[in-house]
Amino acid sequence: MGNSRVTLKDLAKELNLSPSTISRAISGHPAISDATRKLVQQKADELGFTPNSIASSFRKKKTQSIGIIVPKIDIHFHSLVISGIEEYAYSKGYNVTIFQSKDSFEREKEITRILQNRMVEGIIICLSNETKSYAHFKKFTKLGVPVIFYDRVPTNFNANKIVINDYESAFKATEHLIQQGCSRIAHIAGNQSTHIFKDRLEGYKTALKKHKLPIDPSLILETKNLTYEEGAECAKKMLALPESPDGLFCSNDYTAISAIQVFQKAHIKVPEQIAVVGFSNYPISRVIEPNLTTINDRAFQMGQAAASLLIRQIDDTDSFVEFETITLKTDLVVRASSMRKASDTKL
Amino acid sequence: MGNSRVTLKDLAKELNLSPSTISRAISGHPAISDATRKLVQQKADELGFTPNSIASSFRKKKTQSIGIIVPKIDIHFHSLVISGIEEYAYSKGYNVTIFQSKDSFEREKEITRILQNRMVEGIIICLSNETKSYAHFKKFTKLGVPVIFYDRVPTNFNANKIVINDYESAFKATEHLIQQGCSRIAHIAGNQSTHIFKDRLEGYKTALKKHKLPIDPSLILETKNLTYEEGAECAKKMLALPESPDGLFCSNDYTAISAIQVFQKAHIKVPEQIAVVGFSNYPISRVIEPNLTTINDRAFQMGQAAASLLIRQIDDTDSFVEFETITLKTDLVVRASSMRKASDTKL
DNA sequence: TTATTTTATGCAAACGTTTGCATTAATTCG
DNA sequence: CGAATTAATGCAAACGTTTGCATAAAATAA
Repeated sequence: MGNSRVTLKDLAKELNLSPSTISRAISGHPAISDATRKLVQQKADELGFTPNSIASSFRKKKTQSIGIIVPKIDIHFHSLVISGIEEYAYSKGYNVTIFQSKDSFEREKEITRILQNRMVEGIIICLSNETKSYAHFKKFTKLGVPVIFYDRVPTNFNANKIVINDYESAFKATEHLIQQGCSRIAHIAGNQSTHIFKDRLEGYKTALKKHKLPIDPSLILETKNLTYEEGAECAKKMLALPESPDGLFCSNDYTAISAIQVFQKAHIKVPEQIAVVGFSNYPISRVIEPNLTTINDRAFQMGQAAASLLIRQIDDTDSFVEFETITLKTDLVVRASSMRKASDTKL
Repeated sequence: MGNSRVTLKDLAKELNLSPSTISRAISGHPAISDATRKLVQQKADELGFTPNSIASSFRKKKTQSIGIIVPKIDIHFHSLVISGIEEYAYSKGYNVTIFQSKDSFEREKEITRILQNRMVEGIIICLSNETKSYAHFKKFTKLGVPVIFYDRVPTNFNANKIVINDYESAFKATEHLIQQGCSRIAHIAGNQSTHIFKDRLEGYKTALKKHKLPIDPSLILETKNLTYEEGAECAKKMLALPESPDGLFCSNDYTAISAIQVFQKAHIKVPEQIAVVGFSNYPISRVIEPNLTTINDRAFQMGQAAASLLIRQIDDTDSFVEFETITLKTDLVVRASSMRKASDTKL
């Protein structure tokens, strides 16, 4: 039955060689002759030898594994990021261990303890929305284990970060609406205690200012979690205003879509009477009718960038760079939901 | 700067105790007096000792980690399953390492090699769609490492499997359409080389037979990948038939939704002129108008079930059970896209 | 008080690799 | 041909825990 695995020593005994020679032969050390290398390789295949990475990790103090902490895996944005991380990490020989903080600060702390014990060589994390203190990451800095934050990143705390320019993206989205002829533009905002949503609101305001449009507080609706349901509520509130908006920029696609549906049920035409732009470019934005104009936030690339930066930092042990922040380009993907003029390109 | 971590030995020296005592104190061995236990605990906190899991894994030959292989992480179904796995595994003290096969057989094989080297204690996998041979899993059986297949599971190969009853679910969906008064029911089928889609087709046929409805081959449209685009094509083909169908059961939600949109553009009313049922209960099914009736395939629960079965098998080393197959219940979630009669419940 | 049991701790080996250094054999050079 | 160099392999220690067994000290029983 379940015989225990074949080890270097077994191979060594079998071939009358020392374990060191076997080790070197397997890992391609130059000092080993081609003859023995082949011999070892052959015997290894024959006996089904497979190197014990745990023993190797233990000895070398290199686990070749990185840890990821996300609030929830089944949020599409995060699954895309994870996918990007896995792809890049795999190509570099790193494994990826995943944890969900479920937006709990306590759990996030507990996970960092586990990751430290597991000796991951680096960490990529999107903070839980409860997290206000970052002390639980200090130990990694001390140990020389790089930590990369993405999306929800710490403020007032020096760290490696991968972000998009939320401000700029929101500005682009809002300006696009202005160029489409909208002059009363509303905004469905995310929780203002999260800086990314704050930035988006700022970008929206700046675009209005630049084009000399008034900033009307009644057109700015803050939500708690940008849910589909909250989107509908906000849309209804807008319709109840003395004067309805003719443009809407939403901080995510869910609220944008539910708003569109509310408008349509009220027989208000999108984009003719109100043009709508979302944020994130979720697959659903290509399904809703009219297709949703939105910001492509490049989640997959964000994952790749995070992994690439992380592994670079793992390898460059003695670089002078302490922290790095990478800002990714975003695109405005123009679709039917905002197309009031024929001039724009459709994607 | 980055001092190396504090070890058991360091603690031992500091307290003039032997490493074994420290080890036992930390792990709560009963033979250690409360006094020393407290002493050790205190010193451990003081020096910031944290146990080296790698060393422990190495010594105990227990890594407390399981491997997951999915075709692609960012497919919503898989991210839900992974979420379920992580949640359960975390509660039991297991870590989860993720790999994407990207539907490549070669990559899947390579990953199994890595997992063997990493000494994971169990594996949960959804097969790549290229996989026809299962020889690369035999080694795990030999080593006593349990493997659980879900969703796309091997045929003609004894193994642990978590599945839903595709046949039964399709039967339910089709019968529901019949009960709604449909008599010409079409089916958009998945790739018939995959058994789950074959089963769904069979369930559809059986429902028709049971209700003495003819099986019309022109109403059965096979697709390659059940994409949104293929769904639209199929819908157009249906409309081109001499007599249009009045019901449609699709093997996933994407094709169902794109079909609905094609119908609506052709001014055919859903559900009045054609009732539509999908499969999977993707979030989008609650967004499309009318909301889509669909099969809830319980992806999250599938992940939990897989993790639970896996860990049970890891713990029960000498059980008499060789393999287990768990079939999960599915629900028909009735929504507007199939409601021609008022009698049904709406969710 | 002595023998016996219980309680608490220590000893030392082991887990499978890796690696600096030493050694031997083979080759090249003067 | 002997000395110096190069090439190929071996020795042995180390990585940080865990654990069976031994031991010492304390508590109990006789």
